[in-house]
Amino acid sequence: MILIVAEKRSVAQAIARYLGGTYKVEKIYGVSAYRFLYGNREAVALGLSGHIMDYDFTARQNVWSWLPPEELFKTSPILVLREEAIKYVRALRSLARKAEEVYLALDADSEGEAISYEVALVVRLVNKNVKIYRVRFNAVTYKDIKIAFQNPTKLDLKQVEKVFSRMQIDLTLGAVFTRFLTLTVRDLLEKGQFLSYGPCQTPVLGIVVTRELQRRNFKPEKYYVIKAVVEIRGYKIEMSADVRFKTRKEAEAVATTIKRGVVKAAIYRPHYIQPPEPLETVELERRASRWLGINSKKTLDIAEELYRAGYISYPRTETTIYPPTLNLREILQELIRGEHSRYVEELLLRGFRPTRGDSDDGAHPPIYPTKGATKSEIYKTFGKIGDNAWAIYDFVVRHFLATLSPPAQVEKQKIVVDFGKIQLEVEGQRTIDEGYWRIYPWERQSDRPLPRVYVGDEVHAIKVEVVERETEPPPPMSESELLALMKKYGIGTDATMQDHIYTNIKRGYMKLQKGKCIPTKLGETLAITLFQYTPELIEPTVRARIERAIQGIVKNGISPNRLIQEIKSEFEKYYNDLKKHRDEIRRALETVLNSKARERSGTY
DNA sequence: GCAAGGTC
Repeated sequence: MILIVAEKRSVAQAIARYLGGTYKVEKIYGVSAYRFLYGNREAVALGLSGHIMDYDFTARQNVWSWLPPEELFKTSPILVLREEAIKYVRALRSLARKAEEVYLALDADSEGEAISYEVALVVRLVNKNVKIYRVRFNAVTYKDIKIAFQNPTKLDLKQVEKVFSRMQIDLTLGAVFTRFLTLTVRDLLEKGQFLSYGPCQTPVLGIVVTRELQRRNFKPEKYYVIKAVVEIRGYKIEMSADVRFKTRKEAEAVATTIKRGVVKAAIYRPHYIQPPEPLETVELERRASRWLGINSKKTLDIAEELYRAGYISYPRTETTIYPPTLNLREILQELIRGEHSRYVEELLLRGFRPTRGDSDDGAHPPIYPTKGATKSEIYKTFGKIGDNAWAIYDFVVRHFLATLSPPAQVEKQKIVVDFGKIQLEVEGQRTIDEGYWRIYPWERQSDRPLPRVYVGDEVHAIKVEVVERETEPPPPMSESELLALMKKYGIGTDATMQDHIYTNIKRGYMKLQKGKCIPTKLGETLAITLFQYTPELIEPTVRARIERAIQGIVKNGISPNRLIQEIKSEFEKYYNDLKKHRDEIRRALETVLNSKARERSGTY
């Protein structure tokens, strides 16, 4: 018998379908397994649910009050089976005993490599002589799967070492600093409450708090601008000078000279606005937060439901290029059943060319609809979450259609008038062809057209005024901007970025209000304290530094143990810095934790 | 009870 192990149920099922044609579903310890004939041999495809192993410290080391946190720098966590994966491990063992060959068909990324290794460990324990192969495919399509199984390879142990190193580093740093912070203010915390640190969650908090402080410390400055209504060829046009004056006096001195002028530039230039690139997870989350008012965690949860019900493709991806094996025409034909049938038919008739981004994660395609559906069908299928399910589904459909649509075409307009001492200008825009805006209204730009004037036209000012303005603080950090910054700094992955925001909310460090991230007093104090004594722990580049370091295991053959040791000793220094200021840290946190305690008991 | 990464 041939055993095939996939990272998720849907992939195991697809493999059975593509390699076997037909298959039978069977439940083993509650886990779906797909039996089929591969050529003339019996085969079973088993789908896991991600990792089956994890790192942990020993039971003794996990008694927080007994072990000084810094002791964790001196040991290494051990690899253990995950309790929540026990049924998968049982199914795996039972099938592996009877297998002659095992194919590790996990995702083609480093996590998939690590999970492959975990599977191999379990398999070897129950079947010493079984042959184990690794197969890699970049898309779950007939062609990719077929080719992958004809070209089995070996495990890439460097990738495995990299992932296991990150797990150990993250757990050690997380545990040491979480326990230190918690134990420092232990008596001030509620039952079950703790103060966490993590190399992703904490820099996220740092970004949000930094913005909040910039806003609070912002000193607005007055400045003065010149606005005017002028007449050209009988048209009345509002114009302004692209100059900020420090005082009203200076501005007025210039304003009084504005009488007669001449058109220096009159530009009417066609401009194309390209439709969006194929959809990846973080863009879905950002756009849903901005345009649909659904936060990133909820968006991913709903996308997951839509995926499981077969309406959209796998929602965790960083890829923005449609794979050549994806039949876009077929998807369009399927979408005729949905709410945009006329638009879809038009696309099919007129022909289309997809947009293309520049990233390919090697494991999953961009997010696209896999089934056409009407609004009422989605509402019926998703019951209570119908509203949001429809919003997200319809967004994915529209985004997909947009990527196949023509660009919008506008005329960019600009008039510049020379008044001798100063130039006034105005910009305008007129839509020539709506293009993809018809299906993607969120990017639609409104018209503010200018009349046609010509270089050399005479101009005279009808009204000139000096307007007082104030410089403005940066806006509160929106969830959408935060996600973009996390991506820029390499904090988290497509699948986890929303988790790191949510962790901060769960810990009481920040809130999400109307798409804006607002730090709480506790979050603010924690961040400020860390910035003060150990900025290295909270600056946004921490994560990228760790990622770069572990990448050295793959790229430069650096020994994982040496690398882990180096990182641990670096962070041990930060730990000692923090420890020196234990009293100050306690005093700072005391004020916010105490006020919370007072609020609870109702005494002030 | 700590993290971040898979996945449900």
